[in-house]
Amino acid sequence: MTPSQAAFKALADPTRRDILMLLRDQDLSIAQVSENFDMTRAAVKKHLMILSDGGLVTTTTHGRERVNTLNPNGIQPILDWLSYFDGFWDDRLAALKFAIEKDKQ
Amino acid sequence: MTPSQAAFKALADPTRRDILMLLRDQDLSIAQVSENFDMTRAAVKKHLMILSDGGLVTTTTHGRERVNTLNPNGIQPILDWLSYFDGFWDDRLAALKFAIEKDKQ
DNA sequence: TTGACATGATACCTTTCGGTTTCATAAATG
DNA sequence: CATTTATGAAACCGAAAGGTATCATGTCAA
Repeated sequence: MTPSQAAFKALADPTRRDILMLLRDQDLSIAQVSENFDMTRAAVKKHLMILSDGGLVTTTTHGRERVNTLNPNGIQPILDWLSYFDGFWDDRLAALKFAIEKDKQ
Repeated sequence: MTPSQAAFKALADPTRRDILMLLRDQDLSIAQVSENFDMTRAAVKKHLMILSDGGLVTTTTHGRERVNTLNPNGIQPILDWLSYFDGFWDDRLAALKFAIEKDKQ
Protein backbone atom coordinates (compact mmCIF):
# COMPACT_ATOMS: atom_id res chain seq x y z
CA MET A 1 0.00 0.00 0.00
CA THR A 2 1.37 3.39 -0.97
CA PRO A 3 1.99 5.96 1.77
CA SER A 4 -0.83 8.19 0.59
CA GLN A 5 -3.25 5.27 0.38
CA ALA A 6 -2.38 4.18 3.92
CA ALA A 7 -2.85 7.72 5.17
CA PHE A 8 -6.17 8.28 3.39
CA LYS A 9 -7.41 4.94 4.63
CA ALA A 10 -6.41 5.84 8.18
CA LEU A 11 -8.32 9.12 7.97
CA ALA A 12 -11.46 7.50 6.60
CA ASP A 13 -12.76 6.34 9.99
CA PRO A 14 -14.31 8.89 12.38
CA THR A 15 -12.97 7.14 15.47
CA ARG A 16 -9.45 7.37 14.09
CA ARG A 17 -9.83 11.05 13.31
CA ASP A 18 -11.05 11.60 16.87
CA ILE A 19 -8.00 9.75 18.17
CA LEU A 20 -5.76 12.09 16.21
CA MET A 21 -7.45 15.09 17.77
CA LEU A 22 -6.90 13.62 21.21
CA LEU A 23 -3.23 13.09 20.45
CA ARG A 24 -2.91 16.61 19.20
CA ASP A 25 -3.10 17.83 22.78
CA GLN A 26 -1.11 15.11 24.54
CA ASP A 27 0.60 11.78 24.10
CA LEU A 28 -1.50 8.92 25.41
CA SER A 29 -1.12 5.23 26.19
CA ILE A 30 -3.47 2.74 24.58
CA ALA A 31 -5.49 2.48 27.79
CA GLN A 32 -5.76 6.26 28.05
CA VAL A 33 -6.98 6.55 24.47
CA SER A 34 -9.49 3.79 25.14
CA GLU A 35 -11.04 5.70 28.02
CA ASN A 36 -12.39 8.19 25.52
CA PHE A 37 -14.37 5.70 23.45
CA ASP A 38 -17.26 3.37 23.98
CA MET A 39 -15.51 0.31 22.66
CA THR A 40 -13.04 -2.26 23.88
CA ARG A 41 -9.35 -1.57 24.28
CA ALA A 42 -8.66 -4.18 21.60
CA ALA A 43 -10.72 -2.23 19.08
CA VAL A 44 -8.92 1.00 19.92
CA LYS A 45 -5.62 -0.76 19.61
CA LYS A 46 -6.55 -1.85 16.09
CA HIS A 47 -7.34 1.73 15.17
CA LEU A 48 -4.00 2.86 16.57
CA MET A 49 -2.26 0.22 14.48
CA ILE A 50 -3.94 1.52 11.33
CA LEU A 51 -2.99 5.07 12.26
CA SER A 52 0.57 3.86 12.73
CA ASP A 53 0.53 2.09 9.37
CA GLY A 54 -0.64 5.34 7.84
CA GLY A 55 2.28 7.19 9.36
CA LEU A 56 0.03 9.49 11.33
CA VAL A 57 1.00 8.17 14.76
CA THR A 58 4.28 6.90 16.17
CA THR A 59 4.62 4.61 19.16
CA THR A 60 7.30 4.29 21.81
CA THR A 61 7.48 1.68 24.52
CA HIS A 62 7.94 2.85 28.08
CA GLY A 63 8.12 -0.17 30.31
CA ARG A 64 4.80 -1.89 30.01
CA GLU A 65 3.18 1.18 28.54
CA ARG A 66 2.98 2.02 24.88
CA VAL A 67 2.79 5.74 24.27
CA ASN A 68 1.15 7.02 21.11
CA THR A 69 2.32 10.30 19.60
CA LEU A 70 0.93 12.33 16.74
CA ASN A 71 3.38 12.41 13.85
CA PRO A 72 3.34 15.92 12.41
CA ASN A 73 4.88 14.69 9.14
CA GLY A 74 2.18 12.09 8.62
CA ILE A 75 -0.18 14.59 7.02
CA GLN A 76 2.33 15.35 4.31
CA PRO A 77 1.24 12.62 1.82
CA ILE A 78 -2.30 13.93 2.14
CA LEU A 79 -1.24 17.48 1.40
CA ASP A 80 0.93 16.30 -1.46
CA TRP A 81 -1.99 14.56 -3.08
CA LEU A 82 -4.32 17.50 -2.52
CA SER A 83 -1.79 19.78 -4.11
CA TYR A 84 -2.57 18.24 -7.48
CA PHE A 85 -5.71 20.31 -7.35
CA ASP A 86 -3.94 23.57 -6.79
CA GLY A 87 -5.70 25.01 -9.80
CA PHE A 88 -9.04 24.08 -8.37
CA TRP A 89 -8.81 24.00 -4.61
CA ASP A 90 -6.17 26.61 -4.74
CA ASP A 91 -6.08 29.42 -2.29
CA ARG A 92 -7.38 27.63 0.77
CA LEU A 93 -5.01 24.72 0.26
CA ALA A 94 -2.06 27.02 -0.18
CA ALA A 95 -3.00 28.84 3.00
CA LEU A 96 -3.18 25.62 4.95
CA LYS A 97 0.17 24.38 3.68
CA PHE A 98 1.74 27.69 4.52
CA ALA A 99 0.35 27.60 8.06
CA ILE A 100 1.68 24.10 8.64
CA GLU A 101 5.11 24.89 7.27
CA LYS A 102 5.25 27.94 9.45
CA ASP A 103 4.40 25.88 12.53
CA LYS A 104 7.24 23.49 11.88
CA GLN A 105 9.83 26.21 12.14
CA MET B 1 -23.20 11.02 7.75
CA THR B 2 -21.49 14.33 8.37
CA PRO B 3 -20.07 16.26 5.41
CA SER B 4 -16.49 15.66 6.48
CA GLN B 5 -17.10 11.96 7.02
CA ALA B 6 -18.64 11.63 3.56
CA ALA B 7 -15.71 13.48 2.03
CA PHE B 8 -13.03 11.47 3.86
CA LYS B 9 -14.80 8.26 2.95
CA ALA B 10 -14.93 9.31 -0.69
CA LEU B 11 -11.19 9.98 -0.70
CA ALA B 12 -10.31 6.66 0.91
CA ASP B 13 -10.47 4.66 -2.32
CA PRO B 14 -7.63 4.96 -4.87
CA THR B 15 -9.98 4.59 -7.85
CA ARG B 16 -12.06 7.50 -6.61
CA ARG B 17 -8.97 9.65 -6.13
CA ASP B 18 -7.93 8.80 -9.69
CA ILE B 19 -11.38 9.81 -10.92
CA LEU B 20 -10.97 13.17 -9.24
CA MET B 21 -7.66 13.68 -11.01
CA LEU B 22 -9.33 12.90 -14.33
CA LEU B 23 -12.07 15.40 -13.62
CA ARG B 24 -9.52 18.01 -12.69
CA ASP B 25 -8.70 18.43 -16.35
CA GLN B 26 -12.13 18.04 -17.93
CA ASP B 27 -15.74 17.20 -17.25
CA LEU B 28 -16.60 13.65 -18.25
CA SER B 29 -19.66 11.48 -18.69
CA ILE B 30 -19.93 8.21 -16.82
CA ALA B 31 -18.99 6.26 -19.94
CA GLN B 32 -15.96 8.48 -20.53
CA VAL B 33 -14.77 8.03 -16.96
CA SER B 34 -15.24 4.28 -17.31
CA GLU B 35 -12.91 4.13 -20.32
CA ASN B 36 -10.03 4.93 -18.00
CA PHE B 37 -10.51 1.99 -15.65
CA ASP B 38 -10.41 -1.76 -15.91
CA MET B 39 -13.80 -2.32 -14.37
CA THR B 40 -17.42 -2.21 -15.42
CA ARG B 41 -19.34 0.99 -15.96
CA ALA B 42 -21.62 -0.01 -13.10
CA ALA B 43 -18.68 -0.08 -10.68
CA VAL B 44 -17.46 3.32 -11.87
CA LYS B 45 -20.95 4.71 -11.49
CA LYS B 46 -20.99 3.58 -7.86
CA HIS B 47 -17.73 5.38 -7.25
CA LEU B 48 -19.13 8.52 -8.85
CA MET B 49 -22.15 8.28 -6.59
CA ILE B 50 -19.94 8.11 -3.51
CA LEU B 51 -17.91 11.07 -4.78
CA SER B 52 -21.18 12.93 -5.25
CA ASP B 53 -22.34 12.02 -1.75
CA GLY B 54 -19.04 13.37 -0.47
CA GLY B 55 -19.64 16.66 -2.25
CA LEU B 56 -16.51 16.30 -4.33
CA VAL B 57 -18.29 15.89 -7.66
CA THR B 58 -21.47 17.44 -9.05
CA THR B 59 -23.56 15.98 -11.83
CA THR B 60 -25.66 17.61 -14.52
CA THR B 61 -27.92 15.84 -16.99
CA HIS B 62 -27.51 16.65 -20.66
CA GLY B 63 -30.01 14.63 -22.62
CA ARG B 64 -29.15 11.03 -21.99
CA GLU B 65 -25.69 11.93 -20.80
CA ARG B 66 -24.73 12.62 -17.23
CA VAL B 67 -21.76 14.93 -16.96
CA ASN B 68 -19.56 14.77 -13.86
CA THR B 69 -17.78 17.88 -12.71
CA LEU B 70 -15.20 18.41 -10.00
CA ASN B 71 -16.68 20.55 -7.22
CA PRO B 72 -14.10 23.11 -6.11
CA ASN B 73 -15.87 23.59 -2.76
CA GLY B 74 -15.95 19.89 -1.99
CA ILE B 75 -12.52 19.82 -0.45
CA GLN B 76 -13.39 22.42 2.15
CA PRO B 77 -14.55 19.98 4.89
CA ILE B 78 -11.23 18.16 4.50
CA LEU B 79 -9.22 21.33 4.82
CA ASP B 80 -11.34 22.46 7.76
CA TRP B 81 -10.59 19.25 9.59
CA LEU B 82 -6.88 19.35 8.80
CA SER B 83 -6.69 22.91 10.04
CA TYR B 84 -7.26 21.65 13.57
CA PHE B 85 -3.62 20.62 13.47
CA ASP B 86 -2.33 24.00 12.42
CA GLY B 87 -1.21 24.88 15.90
CA PHE B 88 0.12 21.44 16.69
CA TRP B 89 3.69 22.43 17.33
CA ASP B 90 2.84 25.54 19.28
CA ASP B 91 0.51 23.63 21.57
CA ARG B 92 3.04 20.88 22.18
CA LEU B 93 5.73 23.39 22.96
CA ALA B 94 3.44 25.05 25.47
CA ALA B 95 2.66 21.69 27.05
CA LEU B 96 6.36 20.93 27.32
CA LYS B 97 7.06 24.25 28.98
CA PHE B 98 4.22 23.63 31.39
CA ALA B 99 5.60 20.20 32.27
CA ILE B 100 9.04 21.66 32.93
CA GLU B 101 7.61 24.33 35.16
CA LYS B 102 5.67 21.71 37.03
CA ASP B 103 8.80 19.59 37.59
CA LYS B 104 10.58 22.53 39.16
CA GLN B 105 8.15 22.57 42.04
C1' DT C 1 7.80 -14.36 44.25
C1' DT C 2 3.24 -13.22 43.59
C1' DG C 3 -0.30 -10.64 42.00
C1' DA C 4 -2.03 -6.83 39.46
C1' DC C 5 -1.72 -4.17 35.36
C1' DA C 6 -0.82 -2.84 30.35
C1' DT C 7 -0.40 -4.73 26.27
C1' DG C 8 -0.09 -8.48 22.35
C1' DA C 9 -2.40 -11.76 19.66
C1' DT C 10 -5.79 -14.68 17.85
C1' DA C 11 -10.27 -16.53 16.54
C1' DC C 12 -14.69 -15.24 15.49
C1' DC C 13 -18.85 -12.50 14.01
C1' DT C 14 -21.55 -9.05 11.42
C1' DT C 15 -21.67 -5.27 8.30
C1' DT C 16 -19.81 -2.62 4.67
C1' DC C 17 -17.14 -2.30 0.28
C1' DG C 18 -15.89 -2.97 -4.23
C1' DG C 19 -17.00 -5.47 -7.82
C1' DT C 20 -20.01 -8.25 -11.22
C1' DT C 21 -24.16 -9.57 -13.82
C1' DT C 22 -28.59 -8.70 -15.47
C1' DC C 23 -32.45 -6.22 -16.74
C1' DA C 24 -35.11 -1.78 -17.23
C1' DT C 25 -35.58 2.95 -18.87
C1' DA C 26 -34.84 7.14 -21.52
C1' DA C 27 -32.95 9.66 -25.36
C1' DA C 28 -30.72 10.20 -29.97
C1' DT C 29 -30.73 8.52 -34.67
C1' DG C 30 -31.75 6.01 -38.90
C1' DC D 1 -41.07 3.22 -35.43
C1' DA D 2 -36.96 0.48 -34.50
C1' DT D 3 -32.48 0.53 -32.95
C1' DT D 4 -28.68 1.97 -30.80
C1' DT D 5 -26.66 4.39 -26.96
C1' DA D 6 -26.20 6.17 -22.08
C1' DT D 7 -27.67 5.52 -17.91
C1' DG D 8 -30.46 3.60 -13.64
C1' DA D 9 -31.23 -0.04 -10.49
C1' DA D 10 -31.25 -4.30 -8.21
C1' DA D 11 -29.53 -8.88 -6.73
C1' DC D 12 -25.61 -11.19 -5.71
C1' DC D 13 -20.68 -12.39 -4.28
C1' DG D 14 -16.03 -12.47 -1.94
C1' DA D 15 -13.09 -9.79 0.77
C1' DA D 16 -12.13 -6.38 4.02
C1' DA D 17 -13.54 -3.50 7.95
C1' DG D 18 -14.88 -2.82 12.61
C1' DG D 19 -16.04 -4.87 16.52
C1' DT D 20 -16.07 -8.61 20.43
C1' DA D 21 -14.25 -12.17 23.60
C1' DT D 22 -10.50 -14.77 25.21
C1' DC D 23 -6.05 -16.02 26.39
C1' DA D 24 -0.95 -15.21 26.49
C1' DT D 25 2.97 -12.30 27.71
C1' DG D 26 5.79 -8.88 29.86
C1' DT D 27 6.40 -5.54 33.61
C1' DC D 28 5.73 -3.07 37.92
C1' DA D 29 5.19 -3.20 42.79
C1' DA D 30 4.46 -5.09 47.35
